[in-house]
Amino acid sequence: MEEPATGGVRRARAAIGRAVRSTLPGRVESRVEPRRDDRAVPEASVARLAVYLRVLSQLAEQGVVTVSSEELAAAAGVNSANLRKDLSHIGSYGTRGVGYDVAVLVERIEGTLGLTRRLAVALIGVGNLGHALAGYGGFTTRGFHIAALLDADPARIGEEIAGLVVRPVAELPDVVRELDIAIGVIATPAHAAQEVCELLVDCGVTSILNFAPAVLAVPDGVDVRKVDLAIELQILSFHEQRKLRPISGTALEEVG
Amino acid sequence: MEEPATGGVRRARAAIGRAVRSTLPGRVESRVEPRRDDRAVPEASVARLAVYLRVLSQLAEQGVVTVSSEELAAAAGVNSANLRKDLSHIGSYGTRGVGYDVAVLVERIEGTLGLTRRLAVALIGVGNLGHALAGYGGFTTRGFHIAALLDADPARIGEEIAGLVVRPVAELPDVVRELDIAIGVIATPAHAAQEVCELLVDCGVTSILNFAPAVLAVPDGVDVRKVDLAIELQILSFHEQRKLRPISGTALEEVG
DNA sequence: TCGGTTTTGTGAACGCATTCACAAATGGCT
DNA sequence: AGCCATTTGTGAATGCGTTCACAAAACCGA
Repeated sequence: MEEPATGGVRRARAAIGRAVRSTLPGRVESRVEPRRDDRAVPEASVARLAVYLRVLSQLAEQGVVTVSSEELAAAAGVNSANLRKDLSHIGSYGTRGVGYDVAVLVERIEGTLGLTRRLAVALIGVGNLGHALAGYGGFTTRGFHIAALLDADPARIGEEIAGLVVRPVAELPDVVRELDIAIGVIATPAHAAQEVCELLVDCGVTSILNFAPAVLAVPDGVDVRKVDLAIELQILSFHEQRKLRPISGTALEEVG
Repeated sequence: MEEPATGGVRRARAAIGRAVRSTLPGRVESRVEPRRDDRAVPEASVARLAVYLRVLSQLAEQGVVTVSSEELAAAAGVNSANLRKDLSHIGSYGTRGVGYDVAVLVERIEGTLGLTRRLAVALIGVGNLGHALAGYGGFTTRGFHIAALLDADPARIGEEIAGLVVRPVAELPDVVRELDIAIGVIATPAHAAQEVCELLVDCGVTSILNFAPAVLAVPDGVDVRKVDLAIELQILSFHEQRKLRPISGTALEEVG
């Protein structure tokens, strides 16, 4: 049922932390007891939390103090029950009959996403896209700052973009160490992506955002997220194609 | 406003079909083709098909004629059973004991994704990011071509980018009609996104790729996919935070 | 204090997606 | 031809995520 209202959050002190989680097929004999790791926030929820955070920030700016799950869900484009469940994962407390305190929710979500400290980002590849990313405002907001730009092209070294000087990719190890880089953004051509990725991993970077149209192979423990423009378009194309012909088995409209 | 739209693809769940109670999508072996509604390819599969296509194209260039599900899956970074199931959705035929013919597979996937014709894309917002997208090679490859650039800023009108002249966003209706725009790409600031989106929809564009950090509300029947850089970073941040502290409570100073 | 109204938090149902596991098909070899 | 090695295609099992539905709070007004 409900959790005991007395006291604050008191989740089971879920046992030990990160044991080696091998996602390899055919778990030979790992007795990695799946202890209901109840602290885990589902991946899908994490993505939405970021959306809620954005909406909440806007509400806060507008001076809104309280918001119901229904309102927030509508603004975020999700089902309200889904939103409540998402929030329940981070142990958030709303007030029944009232809603959620905007400020409290912002703080909680920021805490969950680790946005209280500012992570340093290194951007590798300042070509067409990388150049834009370096100056993209949305990047520097809340919790991140681009700390370094690198490129393999000698012609680009030394160029200044958004207040940063482009350094040779060979200096990546130094850059990561000196600037405490936590996230690597790959905006190189596809053929260079895997190599750069390995370089990042060797330097100890375990979070990578990949804009190159290539599948990256990484060891366990490294998180890669990819943004693939061509694929997004192709998915839209698929649906577009579907709209043209109503397929419905029967009723064949002779569409000129 | 009213009907919120989520990120990802928001598909009109047309209430057309009668309650298809087919609990068993069991393969009907009759050649009579009942209600072939099961032609639907799962959304998740569509995204992967695009990835397979890229890998297959590379293989084809290398002169590879045949590939097994195991090899292709490894190159695409997925489970081989998953890949085979994906392919089974598009009715692909491999050869048992041998594998798949690369050329045939490329053709089939392109057909499924509707990449045989070239869809015209209109890009609205040629600021930092839009500018880069206009010149981004990955965009124009295979099946798409940016046919028009538009912006609301008078200062940008007339500027030439990648061989195209920037036109005022007010001309969108004409542009869509004249150039037969199928996909709209929104690369405006967040505050303008919803307005531009509605303009696109009014013009009859039903496929939208949104780069603005805003939740778009669209009517049923319109597909929206979003690419949100800040959210990608925040997801990585979440996992990064996870790596640092072993699980346990959300906040160290938690209440009592 | 009490009943009415609102809204949260969550068990349970549901549906989609992934993975397993194996029969069926195919080609090669003797 | 017959057997063996290989690989597909897919039912079944499993897992994950979303949605439903409702009891449990919390506030309010009389």
